[in-house]
Amino acid sequence: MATRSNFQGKTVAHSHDHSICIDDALAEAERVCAEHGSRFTDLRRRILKMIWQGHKAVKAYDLLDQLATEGGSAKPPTVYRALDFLMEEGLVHKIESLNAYIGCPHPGDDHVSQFLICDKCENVREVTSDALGAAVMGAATDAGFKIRRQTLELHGVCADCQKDARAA
Amino acid sequence: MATRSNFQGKTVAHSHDHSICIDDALAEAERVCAEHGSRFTDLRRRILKMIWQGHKAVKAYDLLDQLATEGGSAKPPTVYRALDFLMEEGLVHKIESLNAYIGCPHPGDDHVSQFLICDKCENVREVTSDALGAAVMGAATDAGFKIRRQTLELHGVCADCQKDARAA
DNA sequence: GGACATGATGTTATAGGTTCACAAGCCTGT
DNA sequence: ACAGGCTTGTGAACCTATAACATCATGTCC
Repeated sequence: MATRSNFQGKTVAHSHDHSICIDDALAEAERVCAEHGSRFTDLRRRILKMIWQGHKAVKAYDLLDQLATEGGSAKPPTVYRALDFLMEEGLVHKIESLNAYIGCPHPGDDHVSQFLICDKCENVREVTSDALGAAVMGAATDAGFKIRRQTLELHGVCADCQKDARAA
Repeated sequence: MATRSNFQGKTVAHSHDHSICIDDALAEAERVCAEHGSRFTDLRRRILKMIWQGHKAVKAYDLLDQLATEGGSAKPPTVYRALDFLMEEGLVHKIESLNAYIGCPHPGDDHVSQFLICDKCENVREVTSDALGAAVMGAATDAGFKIRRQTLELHGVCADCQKDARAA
């Protein structure tokens, strides 16, 4: 089994068959949109697929560039509207500290997310820790604060990159 | 004791003598900079003071406008450099989800911060919950992730605004 | 005190990120 | 075919942030 591979010109540690991630994400999106009675158009599909090209957060303008490459003239609103849609459907999250967007691995379930963002390989991992969720809720409750939305982004170095650093 | 007052034209619930906050913040800044051997210049002082005009997060371009109003021509780098300095000294935090900046009420102590951001009155409260800190650390450790920086921003409605809503 | 190194600020320009407003197109039900 | 509503195209504007280079202030060492 491969533990390294090339993806978009960059070496990725502990790789996997990423096409499965993509296929799953698209299938899930299809399902979620059908359930919500919203339209998973070609544009939206293409953009979601682009976001899922890896496990890194993707910038809006990179999507824009890719759209332009694929032919046709794409303008910012095209991308932002698609992103808005995908976020409303819970298919994509925005990483505020990066101004970038990442696919949600489990749309549909109602969840609050926390993100582990590796500053080295740039991979973003979404985790859902009940303990952490409870702690967040606890801190808010102590202050009499009613939470509507949370941004929890942890920057640092992922396990793989730490391993690599030791190996090198 | 006043439970309401006017501040910059907006009604603020459960107000306090805010001039004390400002004075404290400036005195603390003085102290911290002296300790670090860094220069708390007039510009930096003015900008920190502007940020402390309230308990809301302030946008860089609002600072810019204020500087311009006070006479003279201010350009973005002026503000951003001051903000960078203030952040490095731990006097100011950036709220990523708002692209705005807020004064730190306890610079000097080494701390990780969490923010309660009221979407109604826009006040931002910095809290430091050990339990929450531990939970964050725990979630990271479980994933073998080494944290270097964290962004934890909770949006919702603060206790005061909830009270107001019930009263109304 | 004068020369120098260093850090702070001024200035111009540009890059990056997001939204607005209006036009045009495309589905869907009738 | 038609109306109404979502979806996309298009141009412009706005907000956020940084690069690059010039100038100025401050402290230090002799």
